[in-house]
Amino acid sequence: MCGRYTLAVSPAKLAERFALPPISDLQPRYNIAPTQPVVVVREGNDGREGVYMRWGLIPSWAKDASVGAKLINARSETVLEKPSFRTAFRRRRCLIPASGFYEWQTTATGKRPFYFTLPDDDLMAFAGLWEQWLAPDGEVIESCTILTTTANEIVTPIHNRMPVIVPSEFTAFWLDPATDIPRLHAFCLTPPPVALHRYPVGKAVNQVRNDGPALIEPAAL
DNA sequence: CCAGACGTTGTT
DNA sequence: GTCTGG
DNA sequence: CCAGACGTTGTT
DNA sequence: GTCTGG
Repeated sequence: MCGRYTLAVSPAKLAERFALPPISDLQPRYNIAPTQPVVVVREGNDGREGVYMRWGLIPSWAKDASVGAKLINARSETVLEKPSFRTAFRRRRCLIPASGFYEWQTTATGKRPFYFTLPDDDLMAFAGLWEQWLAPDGEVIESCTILTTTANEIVTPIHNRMPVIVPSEFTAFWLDPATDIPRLHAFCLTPPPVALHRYPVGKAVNQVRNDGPALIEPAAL
């Protein structure tokens, strides 16, 4: 799955990669966790935009925001059917920029985190969905989730699921509200291959309070 | 009809 | 909001 | 995803 | 063991 990731990039590079106006308040993050605000790219009313949303999709009918903590991922295999996701899949797709992501390997001696990046440290874009939720106090909260699919050959030794990664040439395909739904579904079930790099990192990433480039330093196995 | 769920992961 | 279970 | 809480009463 | 919060 995808439950922790990084985003450390200049506003200019992010803007160039996704063809959107620069975001002003973009701090490097090496330990982005569920329920935190995350950068999300979508087609807004006035064109493509990058906005912050809470990670963990809160369905519009939810009674309180806490249900979102469980909906940090959506399985590609079932996203068309699930009440929490199917409407968003048709109408509110987004991309979630990332520099890399973490997966934990379960072993007899415990869990070990690994870090995954693209060649040349290219920016990733996770396929995502977003939603609007009206809080009882009248506040509108926007939230998002990351699509997952079967792990590829680089991720498989560590974990059986991975985020759906959208290559840059598929940016418009994924975000365009007019794209054919069956084609989108086929895409996230079998995304284009990506050549990921993988290496073990220290357990400091386990604690959400830790942040900084030291978290992605390679560690001994 | 109304009430209650609506999710993923991992582990078994 | 919509579906499932009773 | 992992870490940390998981409870009530009364007092500050 | 299971849920909540980050």
